[in-house]
Amino acid sequence: MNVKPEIKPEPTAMPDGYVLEDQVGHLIRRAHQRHTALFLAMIGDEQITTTQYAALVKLYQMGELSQNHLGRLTAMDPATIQGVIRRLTLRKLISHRPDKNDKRRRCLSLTAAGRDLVGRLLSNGPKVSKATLDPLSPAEQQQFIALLKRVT
Amino acid sequence: MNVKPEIKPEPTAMPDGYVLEDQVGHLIRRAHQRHTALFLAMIGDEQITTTQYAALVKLYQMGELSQNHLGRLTAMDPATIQGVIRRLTLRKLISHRPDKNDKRRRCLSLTAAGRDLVGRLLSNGPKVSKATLDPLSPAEQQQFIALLKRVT
DNA sequence: GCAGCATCGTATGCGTACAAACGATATCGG
DNA sequence: CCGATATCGTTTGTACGCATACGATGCTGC
Repeated sequence: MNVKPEIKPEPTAMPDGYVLEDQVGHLIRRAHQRHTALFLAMIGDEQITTTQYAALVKLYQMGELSQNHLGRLTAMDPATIQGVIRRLTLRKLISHRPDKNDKRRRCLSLTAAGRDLVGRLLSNGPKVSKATLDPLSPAEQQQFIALLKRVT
Repeated sequence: MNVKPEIKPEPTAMPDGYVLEDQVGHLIRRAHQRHTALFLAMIGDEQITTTQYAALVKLYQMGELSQNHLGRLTAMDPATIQGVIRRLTLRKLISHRPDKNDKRRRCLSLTAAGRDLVGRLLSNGPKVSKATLDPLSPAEQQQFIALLKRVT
């Protein structure tokens, strides 16, 4: 251990009991960091990220979707889903064709490789959720999920 | 309203009851998005982000900190805190001097403008937390915070 | 001392996340 | 039919978030 003593403090008193670490936003951010790390370690593919996984699973479930529609289903705005789809298309996991009835739309679907990949990863999804919730008892896990849905 | 009917589904049955929207990671991500939007709308400065605010408040509280130490206190890795500090320094909210005892360290502190800004924004922090937790009852808010701390 | 390891801050690259502006297309109202 | 408006996907710019690698500096143990 090489930890040096940190610099002498010169604190300013905070109004009331404002503690940054107790603010809900900070806690949500850290929970998000922890979940992402668990996901990347456990999902079973070196490249797939949380958002990419969400897009793939939705396409697996729904078959064919326009790009922005998929974005709405996975909580990504058009600029964000565009990049996600571009990277998945580069990996040949997603293909697209023009929509017959609407020339603006890109009609997205999984390739055979994409379906195979989702099939392999799908069983790991619940494991990631389980690991994320592991510090809580089963009853607390239910509570936590229910509360999360309400603040979303 | 211009909503076109979406494309015909061609769903694949999911094993068990795997619903993406119920997974804890997806919910945390969406809660994070919502909190960030509330923060940017309510914090009272057009430029300041959640992480920048955290860094400023910590420096306000602690007086002087090395860059990596500040990163640990605000849950940012060295690469991330570096960019945050660079932007705050560009805005003249933070200044730095070399550490007397350790030539590797940058000794960070708020400028007068930085202290002024934190002083003005500090009362808005609790408002953002309040707005984020608004869908919950006071008892549920306590529960939610307590559960969040455990999964972090 | 001094060699090996740890920590400091930096830099690059990739991947979200979102605002803003854009051209193309679609729809609605009159 | 046509103009106003909305949606589709793209592009640009800014800001996290982290892996990785790097040179400089600090520390520890022999």
